[in-house]
Amino acid sequence: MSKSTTVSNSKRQKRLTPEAFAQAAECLKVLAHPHRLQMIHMLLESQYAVGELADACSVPSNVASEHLRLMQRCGFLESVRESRNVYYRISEPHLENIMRCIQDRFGT
Amino acid sequence: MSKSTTVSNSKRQKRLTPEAFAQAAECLKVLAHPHRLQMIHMLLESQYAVGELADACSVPSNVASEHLRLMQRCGFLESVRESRNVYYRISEPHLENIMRCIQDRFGT
DNA sequence: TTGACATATCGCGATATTACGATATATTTA
DNA sequence: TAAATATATCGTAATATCGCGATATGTCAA
Repeated sequence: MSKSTTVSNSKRQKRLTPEAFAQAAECLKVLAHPHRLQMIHMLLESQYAVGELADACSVPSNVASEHLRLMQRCGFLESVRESRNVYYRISEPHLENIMRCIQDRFGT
Repeated sequence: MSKSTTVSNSKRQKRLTPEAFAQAAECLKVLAHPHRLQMIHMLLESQYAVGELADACSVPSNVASEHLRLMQRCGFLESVRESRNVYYRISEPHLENIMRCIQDRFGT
């Protein structure tokens, strides 16, 4: 029944070094912004262009672009240009789990 | 088989409002610090006094105290004084899940 | 090529965060 | 009471973050 070799890493106990805490803190700092959270939440459902994310968050497109660049630089997102638009999507699989935790705590 | 009324909230789909994103961002901001992460990680195993947490993180006790106060103010921790020492412990159950996500991503 | 549209980048001022030293408070012991 | 220990608080300076306006880049259509 228990196929130990196919059990995901999430089931195994993992140590956290001081460097790991520092890396985690960096990533959490990127996550810790209302509009960036909203963008990630949207992007977990589908890909979106900068303008669409900007409108959804009610911020100018240059501000949205800066948020997206930040999230791309830390490996959360990737982007593809399609004619005039640039579409962003999730590239860090763990974001789904973290967002689930956030929904459990703050969702209504 | 499926006892729908006993299924925990974590299984149900939850909406996130702009206010929820703002609250979540505030909490993540508190989480987004290497020493605070390490303290929470320790406190998920046992309670500790300020000095113990300070030593573990290699910071002076007043700095540790400030971190702990911040985490207490946002509801993550609670404290009890025991003679000279003040012991802190986790008061926000969701921290365990979030820390598990962090361990999955950054643990070795 | 020119203009319109979408996105990206830069500089800057405002605000927030952080760690530190000094000091204050609380508790126990001499 | 006085000293020692543990924790908390305050002011401050260094640094980081944030949103904005201006400008640049890239793409398409007239």
